[in-house]
Amino acid sequence: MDLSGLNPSQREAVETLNGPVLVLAGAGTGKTRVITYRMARLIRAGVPADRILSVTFTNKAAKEMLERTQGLIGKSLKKRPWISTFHSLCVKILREDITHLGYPERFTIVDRGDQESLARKVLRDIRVTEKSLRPGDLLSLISRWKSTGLSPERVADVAQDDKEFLGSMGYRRYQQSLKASGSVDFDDLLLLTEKLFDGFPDVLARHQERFSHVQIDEYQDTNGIQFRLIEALVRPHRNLCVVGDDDQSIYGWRGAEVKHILGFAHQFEGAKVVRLEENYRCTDRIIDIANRLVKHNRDRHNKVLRAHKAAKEEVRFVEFPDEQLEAEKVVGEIRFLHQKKGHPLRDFAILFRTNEQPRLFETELRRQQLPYVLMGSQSFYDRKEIKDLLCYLKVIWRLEDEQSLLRIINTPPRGISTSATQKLLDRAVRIGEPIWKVVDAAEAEGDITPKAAEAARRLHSQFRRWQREFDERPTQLDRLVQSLLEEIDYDRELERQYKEEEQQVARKATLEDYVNSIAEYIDRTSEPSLHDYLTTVVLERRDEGPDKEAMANADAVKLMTLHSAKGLEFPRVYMVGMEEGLLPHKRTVEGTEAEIAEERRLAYVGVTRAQESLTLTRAASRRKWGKPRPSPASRFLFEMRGSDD
DNA sequence: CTGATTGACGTTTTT
DNA sequence: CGTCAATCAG
Repeated sequence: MDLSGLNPSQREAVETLNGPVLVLAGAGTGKTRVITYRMARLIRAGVPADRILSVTFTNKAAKEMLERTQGLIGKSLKKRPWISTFHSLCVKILREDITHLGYPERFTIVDRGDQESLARKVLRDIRVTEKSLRPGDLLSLISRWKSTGLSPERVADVAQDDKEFLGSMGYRRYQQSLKASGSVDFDDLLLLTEKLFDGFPDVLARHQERFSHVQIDEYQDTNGIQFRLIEALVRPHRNLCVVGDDDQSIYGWRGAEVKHILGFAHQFEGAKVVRLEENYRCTDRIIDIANRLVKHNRDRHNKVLRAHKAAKEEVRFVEFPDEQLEAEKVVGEIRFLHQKKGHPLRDFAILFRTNEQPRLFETELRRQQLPYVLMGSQSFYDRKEIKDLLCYLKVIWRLEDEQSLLRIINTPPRGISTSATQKLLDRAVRIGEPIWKVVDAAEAEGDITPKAAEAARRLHSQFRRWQREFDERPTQLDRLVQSLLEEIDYDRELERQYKEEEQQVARKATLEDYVNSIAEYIDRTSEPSLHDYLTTVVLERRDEGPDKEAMANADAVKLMTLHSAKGLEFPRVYMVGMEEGLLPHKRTVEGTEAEIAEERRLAYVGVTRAQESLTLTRAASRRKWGKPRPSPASRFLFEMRGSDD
């Protein structure tokens, strides 16, 4: 195997195959290369591919890594290495044994939207007004507790203030209703896997045997549970290689703890530590300001990136009177560079802190007729018709999934009114049976009309038939969905809902795209199934609506948050909105030093995305709720520029 | 039961 | 300035 393309440090990381290894890899130092070469090396050394596990941060990264590794090996592999995110890995583990924990074999994963409405309902149930605790706050509390492994029962003792106390009651109720409906949220995937490992040693042993070598990318972003899961998995052999950069830890708010990467050598005694400090991505000017910026953080591994590329352009700091002009001029410059200087559009990225910022840029890009992709927005799966269809699929997967059933029980209208639905639901909850089972009794006791009862029974038998069909022909998912749509005559429903012809056409086109995306899913999946599909849709970054994936590969300006830019690189980067209150964000300015440090790392991540050209812009005044307000320059700008502070 | 209008209210990041 | 939920009129 040819390792001549690697520098000595990279080679050392690749060739230390056994025992714990910590690779401290700065931005742009080739850490993904190290992991892929390492996997190829392991396979060449005779380790069966399917005993290698590599954990990535996103599913997209996993996909890329698999392709690259296969490229290195040259020939196609009979067995594939396991490359996936923590969450997808846990789904696979749970799928085999979740029944041990009292969950149904056919569990469903709730997505963000479901989670929010559940949180809202929980708060209503325990009579907490949104003023004292917002649904979003409840969810982030729950997520934080779950990521430290705290169960609802123990949380009340730990609550530190009123909000947390209310939150602890909410948590208990939230968890009860999730479990009662046989659903798990993102954090449960990890939490339940840990429970499984703790409570069932034989299950753990099975998985320990399954993997002989484990690698983790973006190690700085692992949280407590993830750390414990991995620690348990590698306990017998300790063949663990983690790769990360403490300066790029930007998920502290989600429970990620830098201490795992800072303390790795301590946790895993005898660990080999390799530093990668040769940066091949950015010009020296860019590395300069990145180093200067991050020096302001304490509590970090001391590394200094060395650039290998001389700059042709200076880093630019530009100020505009307001955010409108910021968008106009940035887009104008991109258009100029593209049309007059021949820079392809795919070279450009506009990075920002919040999801509200891109709006103006989108308008401007459209006005100046430049193709663009807004990454990370999940608008495609948020469309009503797609959601409806997904709910059909979820009910087909598990007939008892009432949350999903409620959404579509009368869409299209089939004579089951909201009041009848309510009656059925009440009864079902009261006696603890699925809705389907209480229809006859409800009819007999006059709760619902015979017509509604008949409709419900008909729907039930339809669902049972669909379930059979989907179970029997998993490889024809797309065609089954297509015929499902025809059977329920969803087209007519669209015509009913939307009066304008234009709307109807657009919505129908969306559905068509959607069916096509299922076909694509089948093509790229070795063992397609309804369950696998549903988890994929929920877990994968869904920015790749069918049209978007094409756009992303095509020539288009990319717009994304700093968070979603992690791990990517672009020749020409614009970091916009470099203002106090935006970056660092207002909420952290009022917070602790540690939170500011995380914002600084976020800025660092942004800066180090740029390969050739970096432009940092800010608006002197920014509109907030209609009124313009002065917006002071971000402190990070001074830190980057100032020779010393 | 649908559709339109009003009014309160809000600021982060995502697997 | 937008969004979204609650409210009201048809």
